[in-house]
Amino acid sequence: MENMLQSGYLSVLEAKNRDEFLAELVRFTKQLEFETIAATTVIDHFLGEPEFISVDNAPSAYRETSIDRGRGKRDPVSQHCKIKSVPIIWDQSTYVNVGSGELWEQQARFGYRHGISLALHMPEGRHFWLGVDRDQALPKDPAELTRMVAALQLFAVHAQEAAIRIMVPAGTEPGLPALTPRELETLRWTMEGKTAWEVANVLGISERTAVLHANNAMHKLGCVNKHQAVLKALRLGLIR
Amino acid sequence: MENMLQSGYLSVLEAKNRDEFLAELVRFTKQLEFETIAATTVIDHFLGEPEFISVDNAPSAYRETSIDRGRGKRDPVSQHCKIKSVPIIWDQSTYVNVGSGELWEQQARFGYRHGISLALHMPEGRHFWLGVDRDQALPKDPAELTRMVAALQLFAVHAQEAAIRIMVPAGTEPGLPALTPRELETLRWTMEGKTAWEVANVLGISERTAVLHANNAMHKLGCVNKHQAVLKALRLGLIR
DNA sequence: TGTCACCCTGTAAGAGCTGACAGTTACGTG
DNA sequence: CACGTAACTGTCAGCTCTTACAGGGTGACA
Repeated sequence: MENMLQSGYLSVLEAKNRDEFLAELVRFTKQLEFETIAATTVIDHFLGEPEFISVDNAPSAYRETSIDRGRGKRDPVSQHCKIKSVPIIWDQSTYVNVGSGELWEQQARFGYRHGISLALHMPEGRHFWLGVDRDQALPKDPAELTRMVAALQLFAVHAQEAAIRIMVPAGTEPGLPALTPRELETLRWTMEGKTAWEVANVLGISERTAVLHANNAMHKLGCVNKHQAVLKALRLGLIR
Repeated sequence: MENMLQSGYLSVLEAKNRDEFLAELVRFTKQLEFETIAATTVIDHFLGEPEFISVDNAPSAYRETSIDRGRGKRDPVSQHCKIKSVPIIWDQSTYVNVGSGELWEQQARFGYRHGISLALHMPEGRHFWLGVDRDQALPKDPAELTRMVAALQLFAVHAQEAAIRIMVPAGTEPGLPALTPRELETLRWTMEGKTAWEVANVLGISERTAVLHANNAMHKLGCVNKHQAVLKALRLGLIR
């Protein structure tokens, strides 16, 4: 019953590597009558710079323009996607209204004149960011435009599942230490502000043992105290 | 430019209270030719029971049936929504295939025979869960069905924004406390694993004062120790 | 001028944490 | 069976944190 959607939505889930994924993105883009697409997975490491993993069919000359990180702060579309979950439909006026007309001029040279962008916000500070762009104006008819945006939104949730699987896994943290279930449990309760004595009660063990687990976790993670260990475990996705 | 979608998607954003929100949900449901809708915001308190905030137009007799929490573990649609971001299109076969046919029988008596459900997973362990249901079978034509699902998905991201604003604020986040620059600085260094004595050295103040700032931050954030305060400040975006 | 917010400092007691020493029990693998 | 790993328990010393006491200095604002 679940496999009755139009192809494209489901086939992107099957993509096995970056190339297949890109091919699916491009196929969908063309089907929706857009020219370019960009899918970016953003992993926030809390400490240090967030990590951007991008897949797109943008002309390489354009990619160099947009690589400029300072741009993000002045780009109204980026700003929208950072904090909102609803899609944004943009054109020249979107940029001009916030006094960033020159940014639009820059990208318009590459045919980026009209587009739809949206972001999916995931647990652990990850975002998935999807945008399609084209030279030609978007449909004037609200019903038609809505169908277009809805199609993109639905595609996004499917593409996101694939992106997480294909783009994120291996690359993120090479040798993440293996914590035992008990150590993780101890960290989780410590995160809630419990003392070793309280953790011991909750887990039904002696205080000494709770301390032991906390210490082991601490050392495995290379931290100077158990609270820093909690932060690092969170950052590594070992607990949540 | 952003206000060109069909009505319904944007008007739900304007809902000012629970009743207006429900009215918008119902209006959309009828428009999509469904009978009932349920929108649930789930707030995971990590340890302890998650909090369910629900808005729906279900018959009250059905609501009592579905209140049974043990049900969730056996309901394949709930299970899907817990871990997946893509929508699920369900009917009798979805339940029968996992040996939960009797659950379907229960709800079918109320006209819950066919439906589409999906979940949006948000930061901080919150979910937004939206499902529409009806007696009549869904369209056989993949294109038509896809448009239906896409419309629901697009509506969900809009409804979610409204739900977060209307349903959540009162109880959960009581207007984030204002920390002074010194308090924030102290938390930032504490996050790095520094002791109060070390923080004092870095900031060029006495250890006593560093302790003071940590304590003030702690109390403002309603935490039992400074390390929990660091976590909460991170979660609230006060530090990073 | 008084009030408020923020920043700064001290002492002291008791709870909590870390490190190091020294063990037991249970389980799966080679 | 020996071995490694995980979970478990105990005590002791020394450091760190939390709380409670009691204060002084600055600048903004009414």
